[in-house]
Amino acid sequence: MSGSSTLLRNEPVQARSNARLTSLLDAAAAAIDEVGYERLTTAMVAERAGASIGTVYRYFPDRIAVLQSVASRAVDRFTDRINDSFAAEQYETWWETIDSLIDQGVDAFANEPAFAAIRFGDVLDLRPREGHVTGNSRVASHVASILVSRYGLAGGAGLSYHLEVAFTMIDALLARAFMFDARGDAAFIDAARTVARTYLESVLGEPQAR
Amino acid sequence: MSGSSTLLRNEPVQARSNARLTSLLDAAAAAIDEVGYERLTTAMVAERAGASIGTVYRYFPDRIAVLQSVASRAVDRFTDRINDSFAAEQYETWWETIDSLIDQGVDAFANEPAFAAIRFGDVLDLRPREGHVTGNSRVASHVASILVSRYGLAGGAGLSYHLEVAFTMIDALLARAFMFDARGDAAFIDAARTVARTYLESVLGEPQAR
DNA sequence: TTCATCATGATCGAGTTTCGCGGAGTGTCC
DNA sequence: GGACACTCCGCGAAACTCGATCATGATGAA
Repeated sequence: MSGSSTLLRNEPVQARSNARLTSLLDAAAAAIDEVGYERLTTAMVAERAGASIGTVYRYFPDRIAVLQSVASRAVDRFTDRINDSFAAEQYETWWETIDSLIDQGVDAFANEPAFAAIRFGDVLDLRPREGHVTGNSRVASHVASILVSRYGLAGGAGLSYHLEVAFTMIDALLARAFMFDARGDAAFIDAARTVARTYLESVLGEPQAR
Repeated sequence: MSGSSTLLRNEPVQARSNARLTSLLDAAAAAIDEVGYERLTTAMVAERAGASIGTVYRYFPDRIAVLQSVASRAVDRFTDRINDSFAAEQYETWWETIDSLIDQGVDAFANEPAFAAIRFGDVLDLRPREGHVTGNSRVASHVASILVSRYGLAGGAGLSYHLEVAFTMIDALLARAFMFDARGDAAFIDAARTVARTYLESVLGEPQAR
């Protein structure tokens, strides 16, 4: 888990504490899927996790932090899955990499609890927004470093920016695809794919096998 | 005002009632700009509007409905502004039309109270989502009918769909542009423009003067 | 035309319920 | 024993209700 800044009140020390934390986050995610994150209450989280309310507040400073933590965990899981998929597959071009990323995104929208609702947390209106960092940008810079090391693309702020533009579009389009259809509207998913490819080719050039 | 389904509890009948409604919505929008829509309370809305809490609940069934109504009014205002701009200007091609739309969007993000926070309401996670209609799709079908009548484009579901794809991307990119910068990050605004043009040209063909 | 009447829309705000939040105290593990 | 994990219970604030009250404009008799 990365974003441990002020989201969590106490760092878990003992082993069972980690289990508690994940069970709280799982409970929160399940509840969000049912009632929406607007109507999520701390009591729901406690009840579903088989804990008392005080326990929730032991881990999270407030209700918003629960939401942020669910989002932050989604980012971590996503980057982990990216790493796993790179360990398993040998993608020839950067496009195949991005394409598989979209597959992962579709899978997350379809199967990961609460992902369709809060995604990487960029839909939450937090003020002040700390550090000018979005969930999308966290994923973008992670992917940027991979593309640089594997396909010899020119890195730097430009690449991260282009990837954030692409991910912002993909994210919005996939969210729309899953808005009314739990399996995902194929037309919007395809649109995300073609739009992302067209945009990235225009700024990165044709995909080349390395 | 269009979306009067179940957002409002009672249709305003007397003249002063309409004034009340707009003053409540104005108050809500101003409060949202200050504290964010998550922290908006019904008491804030009442106080700012110079009304009592009971009056708020006379017009809105609950706190969420206030948010939805602000979003719904934003859609109405946007389509009204589109109509006004068509009455005033003679755009040669459909692209000039879309381009001016993006200008209107930028202006709304920059100047319309609460717009940057809730936009057309698609960021709100409401369940159940009624009627499979998004704020973006409402705008899209409105613009579709205009494009058909003025530039002889083939209409139907296809055009509305393509426009919704485009508006979804534009909306997401503009939201990102205004996330940390009240005046709008120029790079993301430009990205919205080029991406929208590229996508729409690929599905509608080159812009032609009519 | 005038004006008292009155049904109903509009408003108020005290009261109720629910929820966010947290501290005091108890159990559990090393 | 000391640090940590957890429960119990209550305070304060926010969401929401409801009956009393005020305002409006249509009606009709003089």
